[in-house]
Amino acid sequence: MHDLPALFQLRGDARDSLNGKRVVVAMSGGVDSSVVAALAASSGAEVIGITLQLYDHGEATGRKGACCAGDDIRDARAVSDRLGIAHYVFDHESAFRESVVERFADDYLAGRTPVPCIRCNMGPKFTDLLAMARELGADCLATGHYVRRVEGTTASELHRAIDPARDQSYFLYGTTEEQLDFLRFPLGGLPKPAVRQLAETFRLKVAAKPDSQDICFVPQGDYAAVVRKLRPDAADEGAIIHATSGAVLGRHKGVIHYTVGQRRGLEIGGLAEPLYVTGIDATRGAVLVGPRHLLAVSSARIIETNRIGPMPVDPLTAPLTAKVRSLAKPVPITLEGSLGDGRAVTIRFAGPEYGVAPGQAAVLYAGERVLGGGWIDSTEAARG
RNA sequence: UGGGGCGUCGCCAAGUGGUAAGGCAGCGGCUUUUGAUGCCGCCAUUCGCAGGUUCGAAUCCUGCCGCCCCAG
Repeated sequence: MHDLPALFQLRGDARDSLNGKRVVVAMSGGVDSSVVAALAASSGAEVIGITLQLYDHGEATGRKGACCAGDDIRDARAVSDRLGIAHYVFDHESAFRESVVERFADDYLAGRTPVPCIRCNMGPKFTDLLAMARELGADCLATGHYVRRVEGTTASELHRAIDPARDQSYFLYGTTEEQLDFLRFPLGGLPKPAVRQLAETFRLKVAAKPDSQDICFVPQGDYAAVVRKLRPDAADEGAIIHATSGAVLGRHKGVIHYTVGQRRGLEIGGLAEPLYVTGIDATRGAVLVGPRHLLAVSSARIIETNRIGPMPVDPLTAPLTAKVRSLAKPVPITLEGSLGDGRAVTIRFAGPEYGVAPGQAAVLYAGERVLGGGWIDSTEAARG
């Protein structure tokens, strides 16, 4: 078995247990957070599971791979019962709608491509749920995120997960230092198969539950339907315009259906090379398109930045990299400006970067360590 | 109704006697804790229509239909 006090970065009354400690676990109803709860329960700590009910029961019932509604809440409850830990469900629907879903819709209407999972981590999970945990007198809030918290010499640091295929640091760049002090990520050092194995060992009913994917509050992956429902008067169709010639190439079904870098769904044929969305002009209701080379971007302005821990003292020994999509290798960059405290900065890519969409996050790294990041506000096309 | 040209998958387009390339679009799948990208697979028994020649035609011949250009 693992060194549980080390996994939770806590010390209990006894050397090898967490006796006397109180751990709140954010339980989504999935495998990962269930395993965290089981680990916590076996550590000797007093464990309290909390599940946030984030969206409507009825709509989400029966949906696979979702979290935080219906069946998932029941799963979290069942796991808690099995482990013999307390479990609370909080109705967080209205707050979730305001802080995540409404902004999601507004972003799409403005021609941006939002990342609701990041908003959800920043708000409901690491602000609201974390506050609840403090009120409950917990020593920490543990989650099932695949990311590592490292206690550095001067402050807590956030590092990428050991399992690169599972790393979720992209979605957690907005974590504040204060939040990070209180948070624990016991799975960050484990490969996913090991977590599944633990779920089997603990005999959890969710051991074989599919991984969540897509956006949790979007049924059938039809995010546009969600936006349309929230903003019925928007989502008008408009022109598809060639980015350089200005020629009208076709009609689109509404700006909300497109994102920069997207290829499919334009329904424009007869060309030698594929067309990609190169920009979205929400004001004119136009989708701009062009061949792939027009996607090349040399820099991006990112706003509302957060910084976690100190910047590397020597950028030469710790070159900066950035991810502008969750699935992407970090690419070398140079930073212009001072990251953090909500300031805007510019990141300049060492080589052309493709498919950089406003509204997505840019997350900065120094090696395995997460330095922070911000929202992509605009980009500068690469020359040539 | 003089002359010339053209009509092959939704679009672009190879193929001029030997049994329908390719690209774009579309569809399906894989991948994926956001949206994309990417990758894999599928996608014309049929070549405007009707006859004819031939062992065999999208490819040759005839007629018809349609479109384009020039000339009027």
